[in-house]
Amino acid sequence: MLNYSTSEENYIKAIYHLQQQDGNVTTNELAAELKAKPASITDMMKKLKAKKLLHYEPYQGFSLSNEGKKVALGIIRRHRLWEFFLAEKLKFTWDEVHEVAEHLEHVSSKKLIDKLDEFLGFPRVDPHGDPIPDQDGKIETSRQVCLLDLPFNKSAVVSHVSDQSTEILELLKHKNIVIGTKLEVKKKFSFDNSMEVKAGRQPVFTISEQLAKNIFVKYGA
Amino acid sequence: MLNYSTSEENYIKAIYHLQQQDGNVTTNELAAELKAKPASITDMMKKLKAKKLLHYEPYQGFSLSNEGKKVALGIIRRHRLWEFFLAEKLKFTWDEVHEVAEHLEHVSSKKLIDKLDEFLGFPRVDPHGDPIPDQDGKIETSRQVCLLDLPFNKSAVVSHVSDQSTEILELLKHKNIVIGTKLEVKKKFSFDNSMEVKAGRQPVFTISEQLAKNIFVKYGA
DNA sequence: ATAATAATTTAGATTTGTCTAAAAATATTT
DNA sequence: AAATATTTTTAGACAAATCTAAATTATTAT
Ligand SMILES: [Mn+2]
Ligand SMILES: [Mn+2]
Ligand SMILES: [Mn+2]
Ligand SMILES: [Mn+2]
Repeated sequence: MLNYSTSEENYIKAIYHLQQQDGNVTTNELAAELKAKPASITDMMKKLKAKKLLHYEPYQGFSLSNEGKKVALGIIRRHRLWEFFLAEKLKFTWDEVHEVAEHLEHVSSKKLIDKLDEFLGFPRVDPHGDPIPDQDGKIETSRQVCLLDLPFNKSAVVSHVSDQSTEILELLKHKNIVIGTKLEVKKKFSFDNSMEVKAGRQPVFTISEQLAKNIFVKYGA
Repeated sequence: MLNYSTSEENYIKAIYHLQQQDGNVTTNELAAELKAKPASITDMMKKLKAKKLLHYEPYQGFSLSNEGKKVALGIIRRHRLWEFFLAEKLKFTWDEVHEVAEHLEHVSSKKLIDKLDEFLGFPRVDPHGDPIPDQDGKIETSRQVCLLDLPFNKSAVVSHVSDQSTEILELLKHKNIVIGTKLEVKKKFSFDNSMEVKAGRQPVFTISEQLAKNIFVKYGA
């Protein structure tokens, strides 16, 4: 596996995430994601196409090739392992890990990452509940569902939070919700889509639509 | 404290190390150290001078300003803490740590490094016995002496090895010498400057001039 | 089917970091 | 003190990554 520049890696990773939704990614989408100008995106797409990391025809959008996906999963592996390290070992809070991991992910020594993985005890998910790819780039596609869609009285475990801001962390902390918290939906109100939720033996409490939208859960655990 | 590019940091660190010997550093010296062409050095010296990180007059060589030294010590702190982490926590061997630390040192989050320091238990020296600067850039200037100059029957502790190659590590491993090993010089031979040394309760063994040149020791411990 | 609008690409410029080759300054040798 | 050799700097080029402004292509609305 060749080595890619920090810039190339950031582009590849961003495309990977965007194409999880739509399949095909557009110039403007990627420009927005990377806070770059569309012209810069086109330039880089030509380079990545030449390196066979993606499929791209002018005006047609683009998507990663198999090789490109493999590269992306390598970067994501490094990113999430470092996030886990920062949270678990260095006691970073949840909202602090991402920015630092954004830099650490580009140190691409395979030995470093595999030994780090071992040192951490081969964690399966990062502090946001996102699965960590293994050495071969295999990644758990966990069957998770948005809290908004969880049926009443079905016990489920918080597995992922989409938003990674300090603000959502503050709110989740206040409500005692972390990755792994067991929840049941007790009531939903169609007026504002708010819901009442029970977690462990805490008294029932209310969650707004905006918050529920960002919480994902897994059944049975 | 501003942020500097990876390139700038590598230059600053190299100057710091070179000026430990001579005080003043020349263009060719630095070019050799960094495996770059002299013209590239001159270019960068102009930039670093403009940023007030060094004293430089054309044809006169250069040396770090106080600000430059502070920056250098920050880089060295990061480098050596990562080396310690790699050796201690990830079980890297001695000769493997340097290359990876060469990249990790450029991730310059103060919080990351201070928390790493704490996590590691505030180590004082890296795996090569080099002192690790503290948060304020304070660094232990250990009174160490080359094994070549250690008087007979004076007990001393190995505190530093200059060479960091796999080859010297192999030899030191064979002779059971690590940082912290207690030694006494028993005999020296002027023919080849080899010496006989006693370490702990091992039988006396021989060390070549080339090896002794790279071993530094501290008295009394 | 045009016309207007939006998205994308191209052309050309800029910054950073590097290089080669030539010129200039300094140091060494005769 | 000249001549020679070495060191250092300058001039000009190049690749990577970005940008702005203009041109082109595609989409949407009339
Ligand atoms: Mn990144
Ligand atoms: Mn994450
Ligand atoms: Mn480095
Ligand atoms: Mn070291």
